[in-house]
Amino acid sequence: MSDQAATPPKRAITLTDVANAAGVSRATASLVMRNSPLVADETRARVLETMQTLGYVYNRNAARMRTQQSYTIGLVVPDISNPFYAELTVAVERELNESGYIALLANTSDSPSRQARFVETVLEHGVDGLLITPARATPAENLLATTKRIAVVQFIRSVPDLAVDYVGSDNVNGTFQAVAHLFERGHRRIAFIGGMPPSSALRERLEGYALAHAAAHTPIDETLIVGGAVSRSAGYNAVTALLERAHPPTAIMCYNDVVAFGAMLSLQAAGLMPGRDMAVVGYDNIADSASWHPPLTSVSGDPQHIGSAAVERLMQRINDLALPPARIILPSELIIRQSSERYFQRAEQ
Amino acid sequence: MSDQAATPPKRAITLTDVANAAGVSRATASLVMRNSPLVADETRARVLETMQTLGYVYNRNAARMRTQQSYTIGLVVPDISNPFYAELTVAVERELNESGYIALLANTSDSPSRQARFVETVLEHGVDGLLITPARATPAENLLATTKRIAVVQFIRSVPDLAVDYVGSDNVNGTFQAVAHLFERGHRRIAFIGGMPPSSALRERLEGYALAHAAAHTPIDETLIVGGAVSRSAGYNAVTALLERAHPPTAIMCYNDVVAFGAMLSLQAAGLMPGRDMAVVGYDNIADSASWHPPLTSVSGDPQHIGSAAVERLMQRINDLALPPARIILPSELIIRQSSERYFQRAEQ
DNA sequence: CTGAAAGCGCTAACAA
DNA sequence: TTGTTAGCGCTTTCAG
Repeated sequence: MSDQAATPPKRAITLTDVANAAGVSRATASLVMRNSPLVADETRARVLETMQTLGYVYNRNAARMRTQQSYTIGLVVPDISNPFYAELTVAVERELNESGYIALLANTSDSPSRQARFVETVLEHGVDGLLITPARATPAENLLATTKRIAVVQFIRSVPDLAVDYVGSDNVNGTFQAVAHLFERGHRRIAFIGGMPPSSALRERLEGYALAHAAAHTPIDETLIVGGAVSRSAGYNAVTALLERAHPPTAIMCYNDVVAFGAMLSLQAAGLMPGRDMAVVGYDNIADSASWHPPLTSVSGDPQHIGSAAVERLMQRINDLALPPARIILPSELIIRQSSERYFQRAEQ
Repeated sequence: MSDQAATPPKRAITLTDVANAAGVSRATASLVMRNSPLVADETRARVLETMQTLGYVYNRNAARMRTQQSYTIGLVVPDISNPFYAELTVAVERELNESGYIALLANTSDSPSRQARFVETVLEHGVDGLLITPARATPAENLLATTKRIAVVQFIRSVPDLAVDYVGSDNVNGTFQAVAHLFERGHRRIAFIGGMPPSSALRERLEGYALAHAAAHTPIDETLIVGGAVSRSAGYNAVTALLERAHPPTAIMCYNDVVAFGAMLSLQAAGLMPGRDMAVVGYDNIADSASWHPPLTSVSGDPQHIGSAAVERLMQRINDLALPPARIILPSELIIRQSSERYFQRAEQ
């Protein structure tokens, strides 16, 4: 007895050990483990206590060999150091835990080959599902085989011609609202910066930008669409370049909040005050946008909402692989803050 | 034949299927799978080809039941939406992949109970190791049982009285250098903000702050140590409060870069220029610090370095659980940038 | 170099 | 309500 307690176990404690020590069969011990109502209370208590004293740890790998359920999912994102994906990851991880799942993480750095390698790996690890923001330029064939093997849900971006669940923000309407708001505030020269290289999200946001111009009967000045990467420093540089022009814009629609932060820092460096001298609007409404200075107007398709909707859909698909693929578009809402609320006074034009 | 190709397999393809189709034994197929040199080239090629055509996926769970090696590790961090941990997570994930491992992720939100639950879960999933930044106020007992079961490496923070590997920045010396630099630039009233509630890292950084004061023969003004949480908005608020004082500091040592960004935004909102009207120094040298405006002076114990050192140590410990526990302190280096390089002119004092 | 047999720890019938 | 039995897919001796 005291030997057992003192000696560190060479071999891991198994359910069989527990069953023997508690004087029940392995099957009973297994039932206790899984909270089955088929076990007598008295027996359950005894078994539970035995597990405690032996320091038993449930072996999910052994279980999954039988059940074919691992309660793990693969989580694939392009860049966790982008705050948007960081918040998304936190939300997804929380939701998964609440459903009893755990995430195997991959950061692809937007590389389709890294992504392919990871997907292969998690498949080998036997995940029950895959939650993925596909790397830009992911060919549909890359994901095709996987999607018929396990549950797959895309979010944020979708691969063209891939009939697989997708959960995302209403990029078209969100950007439309934002740009229409700028028109309403009196702006006519509205730049669009960030988002390159192209993704489905960029294409949709540019579409919203175009629609708002059409609604305002204002032709688009193509020179005001300056692209640039999705990063704070890219936003900074894009605005620096815009300010050097002979005829700069009066408002800037940014691909997302991170780009917008860079834009605002650039304005400040040039002695301009965002929201007073130039309107700035972001997208995603990440946590930082409300506490930035000045607070940033942004389109809310919050990472929290998208994350939990994506997990919810994944759970449905795990339960029924035959479900028809859905495109779940979360409504977007414009959150107006100081960076754009002021009315623009046209002096010249 | 054509049936096999067309029908989606009800049951997954196993090594046995491959062996049968290729006309070899399961053992041989297994050896091929693991790149054993014991297999004839001709045979290997045939088996590999069979795997291809059958669409075989290696089942690591089955393998691990025999080998007791899962090639997974648990990665526990307090807050991925903090850019420091985001960068750390990216680095760790990359390094792990290079060693053939994959990470099970947990974001604890600094809750010891969430952390305990997660550690329990990954143990059940059979991870080979645990890489953890312990939640603040984690009791040593919480981790004790785990550390004698599997490889555990703490990083960034260490739990007091827990004799387990630790990898972190040289917080004492790093902060010492930073504050000494401020003294050298002529500052005498140097605030310290952020870092609450206390962690091992905060205690060490405050120690460096105190040592630098001692070296400069300057008594510490306790009212200049204002605490505050570790967030951008906490940094903002702390500085706003400092500026309202009758006798504000001339320089601010921040717990980390995120706090420093908040501090700089607050200065700008008050019409002050960081680096000219007030020196600001951060810690961690995250990627954003170099591209902020103005660029932020920071102490480099970069997340990339810490991440890869921690993974390296974890691999060593997985190979030998009996290794004596080590405290691996990475040298810290002060990176001087615009936010603090200017010499302070004392008018009064 | 290849094949046969045993077993990792668990669950799922089925029988008692 | 509890016990018995037969695998899940792989690796690993040990012979051939």
